[in-house]
Amino acid sequence: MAINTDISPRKSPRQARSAATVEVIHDATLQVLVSQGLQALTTARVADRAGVSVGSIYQYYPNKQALLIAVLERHLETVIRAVEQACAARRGQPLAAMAEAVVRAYVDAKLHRPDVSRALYAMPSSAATDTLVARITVRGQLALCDLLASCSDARVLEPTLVAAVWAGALVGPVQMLLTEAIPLERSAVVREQLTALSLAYLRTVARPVHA
Amino acid sequence: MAINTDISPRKSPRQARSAATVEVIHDATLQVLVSQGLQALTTARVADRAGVSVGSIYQYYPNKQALLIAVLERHLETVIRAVEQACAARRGQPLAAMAEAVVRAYVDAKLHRPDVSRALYAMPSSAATDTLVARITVRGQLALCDLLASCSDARVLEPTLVAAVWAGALVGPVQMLLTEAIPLERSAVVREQLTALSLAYLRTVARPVHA
Amino acid sequence: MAINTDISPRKSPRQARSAATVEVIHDATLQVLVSQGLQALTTARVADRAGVSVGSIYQYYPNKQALLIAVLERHLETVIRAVEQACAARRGQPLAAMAEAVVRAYVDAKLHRPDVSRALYAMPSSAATDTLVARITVRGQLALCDLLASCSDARVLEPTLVAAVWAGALVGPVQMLLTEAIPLERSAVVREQLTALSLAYLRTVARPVHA
Amino acid sequence: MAINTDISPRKSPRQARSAATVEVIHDATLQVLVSQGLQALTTARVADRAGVSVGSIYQYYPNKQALLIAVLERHLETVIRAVEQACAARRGQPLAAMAEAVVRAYVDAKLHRPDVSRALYAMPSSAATDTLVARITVRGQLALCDLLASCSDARVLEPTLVAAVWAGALVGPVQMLLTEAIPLERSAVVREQLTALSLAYLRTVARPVHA
DNA sequence: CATGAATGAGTCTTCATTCAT
DNA sequence: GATGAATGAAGACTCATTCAT
Repeated sequence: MAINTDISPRKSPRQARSAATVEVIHDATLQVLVSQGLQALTTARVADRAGVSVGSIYQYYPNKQALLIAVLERHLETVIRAVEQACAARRGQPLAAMAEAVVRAYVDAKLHRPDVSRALYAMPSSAATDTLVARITVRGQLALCDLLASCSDARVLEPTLVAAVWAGALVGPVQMLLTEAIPLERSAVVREQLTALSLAYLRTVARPVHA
Repeated sequence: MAINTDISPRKSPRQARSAATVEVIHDATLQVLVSQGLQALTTARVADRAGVSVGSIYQYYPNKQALLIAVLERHLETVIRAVEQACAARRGQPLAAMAEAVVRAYVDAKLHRPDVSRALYAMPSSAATDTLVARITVRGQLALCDLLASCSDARVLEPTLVAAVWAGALVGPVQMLLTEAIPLERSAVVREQLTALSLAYLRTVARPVHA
Repeated sequence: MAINTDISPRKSPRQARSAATVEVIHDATLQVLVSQGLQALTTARVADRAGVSVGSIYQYYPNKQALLIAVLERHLETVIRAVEQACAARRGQPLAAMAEAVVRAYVDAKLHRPDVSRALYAMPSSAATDTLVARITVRGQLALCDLLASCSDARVLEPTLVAAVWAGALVGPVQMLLTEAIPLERSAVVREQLTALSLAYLRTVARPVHA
Repeated sequence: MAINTDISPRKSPRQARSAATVEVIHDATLQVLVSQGLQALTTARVADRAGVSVGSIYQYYPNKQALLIAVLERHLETVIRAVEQACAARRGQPLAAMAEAVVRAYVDAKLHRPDVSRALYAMPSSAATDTLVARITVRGQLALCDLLASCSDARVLEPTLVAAVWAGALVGPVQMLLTEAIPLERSAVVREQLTALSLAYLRTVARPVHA
């Protein structure tokens, strides 16, 4: 069996109508995913929810997988952007400010639409999703790494490794909030804990620098 | 078609032959999952790999989902047991010993068969998997919580919350190792980092106690 | 889009029931093709006519194309066998006997079930059909070539070429009978004409040999 | 859905622009057919190749089938015209001249664009194509029949039958050239063989007439 | 007239599950 | 208990055709 693994969008919308259709399909996909789960996510159901025909989906996405990827990508993109912006904003500042800003940016971005974040975690991994996630992960690690390197009051040894571990340490607890392993209402407290955890960790692996 | 949502094993193997067959099916499932991925995991393929007929699978599992769950459960069970044992072994000891032991137990258990751990992450979430994962997560948090409460040199405030955050902070980086977001060869270093991170965090959220 | 072009049969029937099913599917395919034409030949219709489920078709053929090919192949096989046998039977005989026998064998085989022959002509060519037809054509040409080489009363110069042209000269008129460009009732007369044509042609391209 | 079986062109192009568009569509159809095969022949692809929109195709053809038929018809028309002209040119001449001219006209016309001829053979038969082919076949047979009747040095008994068989005898070998069952480079030799075959056959079924 | 986005019926194909042998 | 042939519901995807712009 040969499966179409091409993921690139099939056409770029030229008419205004097209852009609207793409948007509508995208949203419908997310809605079905959130409200009915992955196994209920059929092209028919998406089309139905979007109020378009199945054919329209294939006008813009070469296959169902590509649609899924697009939705996942957009989500990850907003999250990573939030983190990147936070990093950019705190360059050259002390460790404490960095920890606080990064944690806030990441947690808030992930919890902004918890249902969506949760639904997307359910997406089964595949070559395509793995690639995408890998790309975003790298961006995150790079942003953190750069940030750490610019720190005003500490010098982090092995910034690449530390950035990766730090990133991982944020991901896990947020996942727990999303799965309600920790009640969502405790988000604020968890955020504080993560800030504390981040700062404690970073201080441990950094040498203080006196200006 | 009404979907069978029963998950409980259809029969407990009473005879040696039965037990062996269950085992064979279980292993075959894991092998197919690891070598060909989730979407190739069909009952026919499992039966084939196991050297039994499809019918035999249904002799022991009410449906495919139950088989999947069983495989996931066994994996999670070995991991949680390792953690629980580590916790039991360190009751009443100082924070540093606890951090080191828990990190070692968890990381080693997860990385013992990285291919298996990785493959199981790919399993799409569903009501059944969510329940299972939730159950294991609770056990993990309880174990950590109890452990912290028994600490000889520190008193952790809000042990439930801390246990949860701590657990999360371990999960994330290990996931990164499994997806090679951090190269697997760096496991040892990551383990050290996680020990450092754990200890730093716990010290931050604990009040020292002098015996 | 990647299309499955594997054509080899999916499984060899092991149980008696299987063999019967294969046969039933084969016949049904032919019936649908004959009675409703190529564009009505859907897997659903074949299964329906065969009295089995769609799934059963895929138990024995990897895809619809393979089924078509199998049907075509069996037909061509019976025709080519008839010709090969006629050739074998006339080895070493005079030109006239050869011409008569080959024409009779071919025409009779093709006209035995005119509806079937006609239906199969409608099959659109594809890589797979082309290969098949090429194989059969070669066998026909070889058989004729060998036959001519064994002739007792004449020596054919360029037997390969002559065999090919001769074969072609038989194919065309028979096709006309099948499409009713020549009324089917005139088969007998056409056969005589083809015998005359064959003999006249062969005599023209052969040098008489006196024993 | 009721299928539109109307085949007649939707409008006769009155303006130069229209005629040009029809032409462009016609050519594009042929090109797609030749280069990508029948199953790739979609209206979208034709429109794309033609540099027009799908809608434009429907401006000039009621449906896809009609387009196909038109293309086939034009091809067959050029072939039959060549044959008819050859026949007209040889009226009243001797058998040998007739055989030579007809063979030359037919073979050359068919082999003029072998890729096109080949591609059109792949077209699956349907009521519409059958009718078309039948009409052309009749014209061919009539032309040959008339030709034979005018022969100066022989009287063909049963000219209708003979014309049909003769026509068929030419069709087959040319098909073999097109499918490469006989290498295309051998066209010239095959043409000679066909001339010989034709003459031999016609002499066999004719009575000599002395002027 | 031209465009091309939208349509949706129609196809193939898969695969969990059953049950006669 | 074991087998594996049979089932058929379900889903992805195509593409001729229409029609609003």
